[in-house]
Amino acid sequence: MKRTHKCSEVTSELIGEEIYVSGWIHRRRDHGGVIFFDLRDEGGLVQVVYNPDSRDTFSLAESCRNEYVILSKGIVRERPEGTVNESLVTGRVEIIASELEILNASLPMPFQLDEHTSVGEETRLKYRFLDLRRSDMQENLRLRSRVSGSLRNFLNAQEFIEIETPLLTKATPEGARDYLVPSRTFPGSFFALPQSPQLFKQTLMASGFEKYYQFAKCFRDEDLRADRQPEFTQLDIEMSFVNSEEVISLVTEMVKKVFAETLSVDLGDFPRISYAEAIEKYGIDKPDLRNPIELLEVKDLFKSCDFKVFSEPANDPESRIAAMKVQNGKTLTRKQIDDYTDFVGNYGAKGLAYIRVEDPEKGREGLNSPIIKFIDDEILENLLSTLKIEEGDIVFFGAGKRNIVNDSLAALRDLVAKDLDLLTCEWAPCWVVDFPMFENNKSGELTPLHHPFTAPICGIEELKDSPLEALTDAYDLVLNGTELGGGSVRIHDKGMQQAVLSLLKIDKEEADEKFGFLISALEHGCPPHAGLAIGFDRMIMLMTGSESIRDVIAFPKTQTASCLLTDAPGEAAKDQLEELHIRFHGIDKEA
RNA sequence: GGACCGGUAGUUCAGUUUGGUUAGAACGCCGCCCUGUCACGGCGGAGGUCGCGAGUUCGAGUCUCGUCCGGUCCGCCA
Repeated sequence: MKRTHKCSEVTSELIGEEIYVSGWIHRRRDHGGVIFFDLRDEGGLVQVVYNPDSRDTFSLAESCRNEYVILSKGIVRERPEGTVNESLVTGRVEIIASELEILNASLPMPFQLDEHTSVGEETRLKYRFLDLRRSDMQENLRLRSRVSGSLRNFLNAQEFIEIETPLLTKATPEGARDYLVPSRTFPGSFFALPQSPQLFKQTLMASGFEKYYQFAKCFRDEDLRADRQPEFTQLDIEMSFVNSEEVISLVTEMVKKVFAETLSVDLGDFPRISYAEAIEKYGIDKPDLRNPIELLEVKDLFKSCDFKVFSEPANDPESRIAAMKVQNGKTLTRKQIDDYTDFVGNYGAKGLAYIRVEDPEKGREGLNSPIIKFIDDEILENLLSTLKIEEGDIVFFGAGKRNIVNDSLAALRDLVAKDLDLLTCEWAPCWVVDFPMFENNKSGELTPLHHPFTAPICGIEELKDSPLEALTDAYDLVLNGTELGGGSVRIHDKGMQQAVLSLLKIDKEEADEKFGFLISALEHGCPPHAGLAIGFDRMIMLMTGSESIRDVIAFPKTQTASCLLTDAPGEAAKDQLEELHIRFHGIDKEA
């Protein structure tokens, strides 16, 4: 091509030179006797000027429209006095065009590409190729690439090697629903797309690759959210002969370095907090530490209270009563508090008790609350001194089943901080550690909190005796209330692995069928190993300040997991289905 | 599986509460004018299956029911 310079390279050093530039007509300003184009390529904008002096070129310029792709020749010159545009890198110069070639015309845009117009999700996704021309999306995907490059550089420098693992693989008994791919050669059998490369990366440790990483595509057929797509990318890492400390310190260094390199952000220290402490103080295992609000357990104060809403949970071992003090919460209106009550209702809370502190000196008289009339003086006094209330505070209470109180107050904590603009800093990373090995699910069965290959801290006998007490060598990296990644020391001992599987009621036969290769690897000299996976899309969301994961993925799916650009998923041809031995039942499909 | 918000011109929205003449605005688009603009400006114009389908009514963008699409959340996501 004839292009000699990128638009952004056209600066004062080129004054007097004749150059070729190519790009899209970002905006045109036709003054009748003079025409300006803002010409855009991937680096930026430059102004090209068309005068009637060169007749043919000028009339061609008159016919151009926005988003035409052109090539123009011209001489760079300093802009006349008073016409400099300081907001452009190239704003001190302009190109006086002598030639113009239309490389490709364009239909009018279905929506405007400038940053001043908002566009609906449906239109953006249908014309994704145009949406991606917009500067926000350009910047997001460019940052994404810089970040993955920086991560690769870091890991390569530490002598990690990148290994790809299969996408056509086998369903495993883990959490999410699988995406299945029918096998042509084995009628009635299916591949599953991986939910993560977990089993493969452990197997690679048994193979003697001591430091592995991969940008791995993962697939989970579950309902979507603003931060969840059915296919997403993990930075998957695994190491042999390391303990959790070594993984944590390596990943801390890596994440700090990436933020410094790509955003010039110093993330500071990564404090550690135990799972138990996180739940107690924040109601959640991924607390946003930018938020100064904490929960306080006040269950013990209400054991002998007459107020049933509090006394019942106070005497139930599976319940908690948490107080959430919000300094200067007095600015919250009655309407907002009502909205908060509805809001916690989403999480199963039956109500939201509160106390507004008008004047702490006046005791009961200085409080405004629908509940204190049910609380006698002694308990109230204890409560107030425990909470260390001050004038203007508002205290919310959650009382009931532990999960409901935790879920609802954790969500309320975020919402209140947002409404009152309470966040104390821009970035707050932390490691959450000491996770329990198991929890009881709704049917009262043991399920792993992390996954069944996570090593417990205790021995086999202890684990069997009191599985719910057992802690693991697992760690989650949390940034601003988002779980960025998580990992653990893995079980490398066959006996322990069998003990865990038997507690999970997975018998030998099932284990062999589902992941016999991993068990076999453990039996053939598998080194101790540990690792972690980072949710790469979420990391980019945080780094770009995006509200939706769709804004950091080039071609994302809608909430119903369809693609508006390609119209996927689509129907399969009859002969394809026949080859795959698939027939439909119960849905109306033309065969 | 459930709750909520939205769907009106190419785009973003108003109009729906209280049914009533020809459904508006901005930007974009088209035409004309304009030699220093930079989200240029001026004048004029075109552009609508009010998501779709039933129903109520003399009459539906507006009310009712169903349905589809987009979004946020709960469940789900080890």
